Amino acid sequence: MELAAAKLKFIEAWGKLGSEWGINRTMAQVHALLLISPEALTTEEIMENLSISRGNANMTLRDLIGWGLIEKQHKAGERKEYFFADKDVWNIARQVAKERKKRELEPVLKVLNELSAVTGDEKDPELITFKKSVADINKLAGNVDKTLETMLKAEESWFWGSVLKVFK
Amino acid sequence: MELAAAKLKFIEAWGKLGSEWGINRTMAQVHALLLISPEALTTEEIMENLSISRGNANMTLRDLIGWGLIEKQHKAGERKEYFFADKDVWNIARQVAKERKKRELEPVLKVLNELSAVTGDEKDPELITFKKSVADINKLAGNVDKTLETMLKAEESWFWGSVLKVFK
DNA sequence: ATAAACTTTCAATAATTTTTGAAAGTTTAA
DNA sequence: TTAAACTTTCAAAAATTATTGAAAGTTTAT
Repeated sequence: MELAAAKLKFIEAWGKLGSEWGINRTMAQVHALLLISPEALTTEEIMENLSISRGNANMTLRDLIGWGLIEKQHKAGERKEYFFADKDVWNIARQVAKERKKRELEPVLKVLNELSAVTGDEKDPELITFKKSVADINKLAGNVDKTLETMLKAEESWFWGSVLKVFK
Repeated sequence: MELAAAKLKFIEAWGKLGSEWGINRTMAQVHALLLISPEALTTEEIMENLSISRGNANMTLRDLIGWGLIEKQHKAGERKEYFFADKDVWNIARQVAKERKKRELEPVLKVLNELSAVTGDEKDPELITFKKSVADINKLAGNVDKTLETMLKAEESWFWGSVLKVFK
């Protein structure tokens, strides 16, 4: 396969994966484009490459910066802003884990804790089932949270080394 | 907090979490409702409880069965079908991991492998960057895949026991 | 100060996803 | 059979989400 075709395929696959995981398809595609680009790109170049509008490009780039996945770069003597992606895949994974933990896992843990305090007739099967489900989910979410916490601090090789030992 | 209010809050939170992770909100809500219900429920009851239409309820229930998260139950001497959710949270996590691995991770791994075979001028920075990114993602995805594989086979306590040892 | 180069905003529009509900389909009992 | 009870389908409508593009805003050089 030729590079040009491979790039298109990669961008498409990354976009699809993103949309399946609740990430805007265009955002994932812009990220993909920057990931495989050796040089930082301008808004203009990104617009052309992906056939998207200026407004869309601008908002998407802003979001990606908010996720900590890309950065702006200024070139000496140039007015234009250039964008480039962190190419370290472990950093990317950590960054995504960190943001989703903060944006989604933590709010859910908060709600679950509130729900643990539900009151009522302790003999009511409805209440018993409810409390059991909430407690079980809470426990699982807590373990996920701790594991992510470890991952955030860890070096890639150490993390996978440790986790994959589970096979022995 | 009263049980009735807590239920609503739980259903809402579960629905929101689902939608953030690419799962239809209604589907997550139906799942939440069944999770906290000690008894199996009929389509009718689910429709009323969540104020959704018959068609929506039917499709959503079918999807949940497809995900292996709920099952039909037949009660002796009754025409109606009842639905109930597996209450074991570890089973739920495994089931979701299994389906998403199959539906999303595996297709991506397949594409990444195809993309590894890209050809071109080995001195071209574009090609070098592309190959590096694809290889790195491939490696990470492979590790995730192996870890999920282990999780699918594992007992909850053993799995978390092993993974959380990483802290010591 | 001016204007060119560039970035951001946001109301309108388009695309996508979800939901509805009535009609068609199926199963069971008599 | 027939009809009642129940389930499924799917085209149309509604709701949600993403995108456009032109106007407004900002920065820099002169």
